[in-house]
Amino acid sequence: MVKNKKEFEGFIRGKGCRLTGERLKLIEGIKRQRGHFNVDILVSCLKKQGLKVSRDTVYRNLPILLEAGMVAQSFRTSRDTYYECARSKGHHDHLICRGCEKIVEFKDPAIERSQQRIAKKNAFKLEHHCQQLIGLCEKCRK
Amino acid sequence: MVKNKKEFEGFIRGKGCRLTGERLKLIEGIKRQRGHFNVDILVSCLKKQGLKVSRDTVYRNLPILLEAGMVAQSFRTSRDTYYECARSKGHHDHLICRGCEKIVEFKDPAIERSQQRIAKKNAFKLEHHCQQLIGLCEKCRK
DNA sequence: CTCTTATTAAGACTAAGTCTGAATAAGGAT
DNA sequence: ATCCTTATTCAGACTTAGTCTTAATAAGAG
Ligand SMILES: [Mn+2]
Ligand SMILES: [Mn+2]
Ligand SMILES: [Zn+2]
Ligand SMILES: [Zn+2]
Repeated sequence: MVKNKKEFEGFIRGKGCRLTGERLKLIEGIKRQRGHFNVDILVSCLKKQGLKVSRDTVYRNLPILLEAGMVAQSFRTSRDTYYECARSKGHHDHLICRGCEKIVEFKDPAIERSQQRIAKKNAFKLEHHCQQLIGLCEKCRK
Repeated sequence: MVKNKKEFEGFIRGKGCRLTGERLKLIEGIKRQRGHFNVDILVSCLKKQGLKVSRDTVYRNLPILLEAGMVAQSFRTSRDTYYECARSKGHHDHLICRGCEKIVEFKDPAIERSQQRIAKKNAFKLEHHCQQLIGLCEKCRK
C-alpha cells in the first residue's frame, strides 16, 4: 500500500521499472481527484494543469497504480470504468441509483470476510472484487 | 419470474407490448444456452438454427427479458457483458480467475441478506447487484 | 557522456453498444 | 377478412472505451 512519492519510487524500482515524469504526473493528478473519475476525466484535469499525459499512458499505468494500492477500481457503468484515489477512505463498495445515478458508499466487513472465505474454499487467491448494488433511491421511486 | 412462453405472453401484454416472432425466438434461443453467453454468442447460435434476429433486437429486448426474470446478468469482463438463462440454477455470483478465466459460481445467502439490509438502510429499492470476485486459481498461481 | 531499452505520444484500429430511418408486422377497429 | 395505426425490426452508420503499432524520447546503468 504505497502512500507517497518516496514509497512509489521504491515500489516502481522494486519492479525494475523506471520512475518517469509521466508516472509522477499521474500520482499527482490522482491525488487531486476528489470523487470518482474515469480515464477521460483524469486526462482532462491533468491537461488543465499543464500536466500533459496521453490517454494511452494512463491505460498503461493503471494496473501499476492499482497494484501499488494508490488507486482503486470503484465501479463500472454501462459505458466505462470509474476509479478513485485509494488514500483517504479505505476500501468500500457502492450502491447506485439507476434513476439519477446517485452513489452511496458503504463498508461491510462481514461481507468482505465471507468473500475471503468463499475464495479460500475454492483455492483462489482473492485479489479484488467488484460489488455494486443497483436500484432506485427514495426520490427516483416516484 | 416468468418461466415459459404462456407466462411470457401474459407479462408482455401486461406491459402493453406486442408478442413478436423475434421475442419468441429470443426466449427459445436463451433456453438453449447452456452456460454463460454474451450478445454475439446468442445471435450466432440463433442464426445457426435458422432463427435470425438482429443484434439490435437482442440489445433492445434484453432489459425486458431481465425484468421478466428469464435472463440474469452474470458478470462483465473488460470487453463485454455475460448473461445466463435464469431458469435452472437460481441466483448466484461469480469467482473469476484472471489468469485462465476459469469461473466458479457460488451462493451466499448471508451476503445477499446484508446487501438487502444495506439498501434498506439507505432507502434504496434494490433491483439487482453485480458481485464478482477476481483472483488467481490454484493452477494459475504457479 | 554514451548506449541500451523501457516508456511515451499520436493516431490507427477493434468492437460493444447506441442511434437513425425506412420497412415490416402485431393487433385493434371496422 | 381487410384496413390502419404504430410498435417493432433490420441494416448499417455512428460513438467511444480500450488496445495496438510505430517512431521518437528519455531513464538510468556503465
Ligand atoms: Mn467510492
Ligand atoms: Mn453463472
Ligand atoms: Zn435516484
Ligand atoms: Zn486460473
